[in-house]
Amino acid sequence: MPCVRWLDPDEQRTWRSFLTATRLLFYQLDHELQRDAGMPHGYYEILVRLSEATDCTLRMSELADATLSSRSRLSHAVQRLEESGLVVRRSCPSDGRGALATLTSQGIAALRAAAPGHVAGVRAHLFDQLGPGQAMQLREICEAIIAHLDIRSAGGPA
Amino acid sequence: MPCVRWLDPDEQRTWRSFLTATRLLFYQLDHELQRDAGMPHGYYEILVRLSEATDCTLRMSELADATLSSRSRLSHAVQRLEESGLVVRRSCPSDGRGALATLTSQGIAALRAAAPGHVAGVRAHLFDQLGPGQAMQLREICEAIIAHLDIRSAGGPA
DNA sequence: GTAAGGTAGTCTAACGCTCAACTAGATGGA
DNA sequence: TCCATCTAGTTGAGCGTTAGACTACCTTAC
Repeated sequence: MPCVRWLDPDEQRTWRSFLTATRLLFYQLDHELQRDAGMPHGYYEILVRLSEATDCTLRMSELADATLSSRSRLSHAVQRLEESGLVVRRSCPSDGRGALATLTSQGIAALRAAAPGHVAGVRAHLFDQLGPGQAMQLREICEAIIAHLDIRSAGGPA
Repeated sequence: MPCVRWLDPDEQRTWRSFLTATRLLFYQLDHELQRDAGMPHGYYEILVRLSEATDCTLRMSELADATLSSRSRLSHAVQRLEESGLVVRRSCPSDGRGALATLTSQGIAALRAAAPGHVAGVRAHLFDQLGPGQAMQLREICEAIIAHLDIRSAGGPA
């Protein structure tokens, strides 16, 4: 039965809670987004990042970095979004290799429609469940993890 | 540029840190596991849960609940694991509908080979990065999230 | 007993992601 | 100039997941 040495009991309980909590939370938010906006969270994030850029436009590689996606993943995702009419691609004038992705007005509308519900979900399932101080604790914990992993993977997943 | 109303700045920073940290962490651990043990983290978890059960055996539905998987996902995953010789399935004697999954000795060996490296990764990328008290803070935060979401989805994803 | 409804698990198709190969344009040195 | 090399982005194959239909079995009520 105990086939394997594992974390100590305290760590193990924490680690499993972490796995469970993140899985339930992302599963829930992803479902809400899929149900209400017909898109997965990853695609939603692409729209968000574009919406924050000047002229709602970013280089593909900047967008990939911002969303922590591989270039390949982003390329596939943007292709889908383009097919749905939410984004357009054009080649970059200053660098012939590059491509620029821009949110269309339809994309902006889709984001405007999706965002309030999603934000409400994040509040309801995360922030509303945290006591005073816990949000800040969570942020510090996450920033510690990021500080460690960001260096090793120097700019995120290839 | 500001196409959308979002969380307040504090919440937003926390939320994005959370997204980034979890993504980097899971990405890293998944890669290590894929590289060192040739299996994704989800499959590893199935082996872990089986290894903890009496006779290394669980009903498919219990295993699905334990790993927070849909039945469909578990069915596919166990099929793969069975093809790799790490798990066997047989029908449940007490319930003709049911199926029992059992870890093979090869599965135990695979788990024994994979576990130390994975545990080391969890420590290195998570626990070693946390200051005193932060692990407990993280656990409490996660348990609060779980308490909220577990009720709504009554037993996890369908 | 039998029909209705519930439960366990599988199967197929579609989707998103990963990896590796590939194209095309930029860059730097001889 | 020319070639090697690097960078940006795309593509295709394969894998894991999802959703939903489907089969088989159990359970309950009549």
